[in-house]
Amino acid sequence: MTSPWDGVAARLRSGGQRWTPQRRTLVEVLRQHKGHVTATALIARCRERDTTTTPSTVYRTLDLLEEFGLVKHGHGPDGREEYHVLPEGVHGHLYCVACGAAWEIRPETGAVIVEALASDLGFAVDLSHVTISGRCQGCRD
Amino acid sequence: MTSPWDGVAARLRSGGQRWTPQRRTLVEVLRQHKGHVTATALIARCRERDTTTTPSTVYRTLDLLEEFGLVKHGHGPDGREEYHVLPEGVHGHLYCVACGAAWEIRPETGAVIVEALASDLGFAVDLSHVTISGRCQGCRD
DNA sequence: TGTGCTATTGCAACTACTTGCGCTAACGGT
DNA sequence: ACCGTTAGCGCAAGTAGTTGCAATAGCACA
Repeated sequence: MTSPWDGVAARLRSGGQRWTPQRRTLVEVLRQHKGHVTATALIARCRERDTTTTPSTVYRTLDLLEEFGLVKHGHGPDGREEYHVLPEGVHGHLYCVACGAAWEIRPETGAVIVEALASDLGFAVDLSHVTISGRCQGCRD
Repeated sequence: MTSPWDGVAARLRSGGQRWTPQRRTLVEVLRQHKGHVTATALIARCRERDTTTTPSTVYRTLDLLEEFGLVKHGHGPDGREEYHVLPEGVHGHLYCVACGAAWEIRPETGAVIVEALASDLGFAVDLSHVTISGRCQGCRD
């Protein structure tokens, strides 16, 4: 079974970077995640495996994995960091301020938004970076 | 000249709340602002007038003024708080990751986005809360 | 296997906010 | 003008994330 994570060690070394125990721990944690996780949660999961884990190292390694395209960070409705693991299709997020649920914006709808902003200001939007907030259908009274 | 800020003192008192020197300082600072300011900048401007200003008081007063609809907070591209003073027309924001410039989404374009998400998931979007990031026309190479 | 270069770690200090709490001081009533 | 109630203040401690730096430890090469 080859997963995108298998190539990380080789990819690091070929760029003069190093495959350290701390990075291995984080990758092992990320392996078992699909979807969204907060940075804080990742740090906690790392500490379960290695109690000496420090936040700065985790944040730095996440930045690196983001450059590799293996994770993508965004900001939740409260501005906190949220990581999207293995971002296959780029998609935006909706967060309901009433019930707290998170929804994914369907690709077709996302395309409408991207297109609207492109024709307005010529802006190339990175929809995956943001969480748009509002009220979901069930919470609109 | 009557401004929306003139009624704050009376509005507070009629709700059993108080018109304190600290609140007066913040309102005076906000009076001379149009558009966007970060919370940090507001705290700095308050401290110019009153060196004893503390962050917690400013943040709490801003929450209060937001309930009154006089300011509206959102999150910048890095997740930091940004305040929009006297939000007349609700509008979203675009931030260019390349040049750092901020743009307002035109009402018509905003309407397209709101509409797209409403018909997709029945979501009632609060566009003013977010800053969408991407690259502006000039930075798209 | 040993050695040196240097990427990376962990610490400590710092920014941006948030929260609980005891004391102060607004302000409505007299 | 005074007084009592209690909203709100400032402090101190805590959460989330960032950054500079000295010490450590990968790993490429001999």
